[in-house]
Amino acid sequence: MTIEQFISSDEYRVRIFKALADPTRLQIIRTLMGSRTELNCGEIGERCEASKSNASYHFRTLREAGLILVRKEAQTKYIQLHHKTFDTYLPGFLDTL
Amino acid sequence: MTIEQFISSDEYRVRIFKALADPTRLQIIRTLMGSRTELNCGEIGERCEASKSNASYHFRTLREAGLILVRKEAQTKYIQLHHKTFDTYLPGFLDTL
DNA sequence: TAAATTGTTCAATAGTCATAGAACTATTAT
DNA sequence: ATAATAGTTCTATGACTATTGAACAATTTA
Repeated sequence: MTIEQFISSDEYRVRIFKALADPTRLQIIRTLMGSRTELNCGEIGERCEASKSNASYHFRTLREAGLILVRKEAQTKYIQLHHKTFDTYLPGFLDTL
Repeated sequence: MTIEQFISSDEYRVRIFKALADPTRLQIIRTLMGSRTELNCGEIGERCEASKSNASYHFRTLREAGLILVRKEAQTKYIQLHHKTFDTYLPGFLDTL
């Protein structure tokens, strides 16, 4: 059961595009693409020069758009791109970044 | 000389994504894709159920993001998709729409 | 248990966006 | 010239967005 099933396809597309329409969030995505090792919220926020609460806000936006996946381990949350969403709605986009 | 040369690549991406992050504008793009004949502003606005001024606002947003091209003939403005921009920044996206 | 670490939520704020209607511009038709 | 047609711009308004710092919650470490 994913969020896509509850809203129209275009509503979901709008949510995805809003999520991508921000320079910090583009930087987060680029950071996730460029790292070999798994990164946690703090590390990503640091590399993107975002405050703690601001980074958290951006992660929520990306997660609610289905663009990232989060894995919790103790206090730490590890984040990765949700490639399925990119493949479905924006095939080829990540390669342009 | 295009607008892209004056702003960073990410700034331009943000502009594109903001332009796409609206249901009316997605509908405009879909309308432009689906029509065999060239359409003018009024026809598109009608099909997308947007008021005259609202449609004009959306056309400006799309044009400033480089997503449409406008050809003026007398009082009438004919609009088409600017495929080059889609190909460069969102390859494959139009096919998902 | 107390302190440190990691991240979320809340409240306030400033800025941006979508919309409508009225006034305006440019062009064509009568 | 006047009226009609096709779009744009202006003004106002309500809704949403990004940001910050403080308070909070969950987990691990000393």
